[in-house]
Amino acid sequence: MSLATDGTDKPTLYKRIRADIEQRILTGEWPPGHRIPFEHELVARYGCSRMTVNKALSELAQADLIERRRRAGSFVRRPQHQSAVLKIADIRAEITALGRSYGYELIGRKLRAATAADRERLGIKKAGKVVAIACRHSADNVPFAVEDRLIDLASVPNAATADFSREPPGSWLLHHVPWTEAEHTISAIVADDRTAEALDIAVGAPCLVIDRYTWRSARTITAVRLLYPGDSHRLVARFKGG
Amino acid sequence: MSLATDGTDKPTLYKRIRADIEQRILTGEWPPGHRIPFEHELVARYGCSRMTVNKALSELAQADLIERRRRAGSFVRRPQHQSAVLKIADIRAEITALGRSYGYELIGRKLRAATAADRERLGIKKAGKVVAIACRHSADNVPFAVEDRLIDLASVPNAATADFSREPPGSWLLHHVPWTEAEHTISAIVADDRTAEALDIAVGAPCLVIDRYTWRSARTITAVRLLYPGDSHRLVARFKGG
DNA sequence: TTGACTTATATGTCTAGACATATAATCGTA
DNA sequence: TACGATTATATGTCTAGACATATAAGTCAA
Repeated sequence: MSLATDGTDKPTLYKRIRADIEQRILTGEWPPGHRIPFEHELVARYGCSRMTVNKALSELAQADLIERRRRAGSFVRRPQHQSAVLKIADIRAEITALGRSYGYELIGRKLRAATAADRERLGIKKAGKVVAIACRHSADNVPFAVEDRLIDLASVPNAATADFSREPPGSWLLHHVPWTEAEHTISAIVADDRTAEALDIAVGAPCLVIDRYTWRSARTITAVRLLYPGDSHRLVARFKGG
Repeated sequence: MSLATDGTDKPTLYKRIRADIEQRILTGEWPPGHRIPFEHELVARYGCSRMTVNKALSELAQADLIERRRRAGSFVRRPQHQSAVLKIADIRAEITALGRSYGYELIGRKLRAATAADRERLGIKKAGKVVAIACRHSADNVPFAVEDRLIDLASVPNAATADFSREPPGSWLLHHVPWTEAEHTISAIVADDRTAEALDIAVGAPCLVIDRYTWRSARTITAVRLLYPGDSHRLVARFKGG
C-alpha cells in the first residue's frame, strides 16, 4: 500500500490526491470532523475528472481515514487505534528474517478418533478422526516456540499420511489446503512443568499464547496452540499504513 | 466488509462480481496460483464495462486475495495468515460492550522533567516535561487492567492541566489530539508485588502486556503500558473480512 | 413546536471509450 | 544455444459524461 516514495518517480494523479489529503489529516491541519472539499471542488482544484478524485476518496474511506456521507460530504474520522494490523508471521520466516538458523523437531504425532475434548477444540459435532501433533521450533538451537496442533481429517484427509517429521504441519497445510480464514486469540499463562522443559525455561516463567483456529468455507481445518517464552517474544501490531 | 447479505437487497454489480470471485477462491474452486479470467472475459461474462470489473478486481487485490500482474493476468494468492486484524478496543467500550459496568480510578499523576528513562521510553532526545499517569480500569468493580502512561508535553501541552481524576487519559487524548498512528507490542510477564496488588491477583500470576507507542507525523505523543490478568483477558485477531 | 412532504445535492455506481506502461512471448542474430 | 530487440497484450490510469439514491435542508400544515 502507501509506500514511502523517494520522490524520483511521478505518482499517478489519484495517488497524489490521496496522499495530499492523508497528509493534511495526519498533520492535524484537517482535524476529526472536518469536512473535506466536495468532489466537485477537488475536481476543480486538480483539474481532473470526478472518477479520479472519487477513487482517491474511496480508498481513504476504505482505510477508515474519512467517512463519506451522501448529500453531506466527506469527513475526517476520529482515529480508532482499537484496530491494528497484527503480523503473525510464519515461524520459519520470522526466524530466518532475523538472520538466525531455523530448527524444527517433531515431538509427537498421533492419529486417533476425535475425543470429546478434540471435538470441542475443533468446534465439530460429528465423530471422526484427527491428527494430533506436538512439535518445537527453535532459533539457533534455542527453543523458540512449542506447537500443539489438531487437524480435522474429515477436511484434510491426506494429512493422515503426511510426513511431519521434517516439514512443520503449518507449512504443510499452507501448501495442501487451498485457502483458509483464521481467528487468533492471544493470552498469557505461566509455564507448567512440561512447557518449561520443552521451552527450556523456568517453571512459572511467563508464556505468550497464540491460539489459532482455521477454517475454510464453514469447515474446520485445524486448531493450533503456540507457546512462546513471554519475556523474549513480542508481537508487534502497527496501526494504519498496513 | 463482505457482510452476509440476506438476499433481499440487490447488491451493485461490482460487489456481486467481487463476491462471486471471492467465493470461488474461498471454496477452493480456484486454488492458489489459479489464473482468474481476464478483465475482458469478465466484461463479456457479466455484460458490463471494463471499469466495473476493474473495480472489483482492484478491491480483491487490495485485500490480498489476488495478485495482479501486467500482461500476465490476475492470480489467486496463497493465504497469508500472518496478517490479521487485531481489535484493541477502547477499554471502556470493551467493558460496556460486555454488559458490565465500567469503573475508573486514578492512582497517581506526576508532572516532571523527562528523566533519561522517560526519554528512552518516548523515543525523544531533547529535554522536556512529561506527565506520568498510573490508573486502573475495572469491570463490575473487579480490576480489569492497570495503565501506566507517559505523555510528552512538548507535543500535548494542555495535558499539563487536564483533569485525569475522572476521565481516563486515553479517552482524553482521543478527544484532544487530532489524529495519531500507533504501534502495539504484546508480551507476557508474571505479576510482581505492585502489579498483583493493583490487579488483585496472586504474585507470579501471568499478565498480558500491551505496550502502545503513539505518534503524530513524526512527533511522539504518548507511550502506555497496559497490564491485564493473563488468564481472564484475551485478544482476538480475525484474519480477513475485518 | 412538531411532523410530514418536497427539493436540492453529494456521493455511488456505471459506461464506452482512450492512452500509458510493464512484461511475457516471439523473433532474429551472434 | 544464448542473448538482445521487437511485439503483443493485460493491467493501470483517466475522461466526460450518465442515472440512481440517500439524505440534509427547506417548506408547509396541524
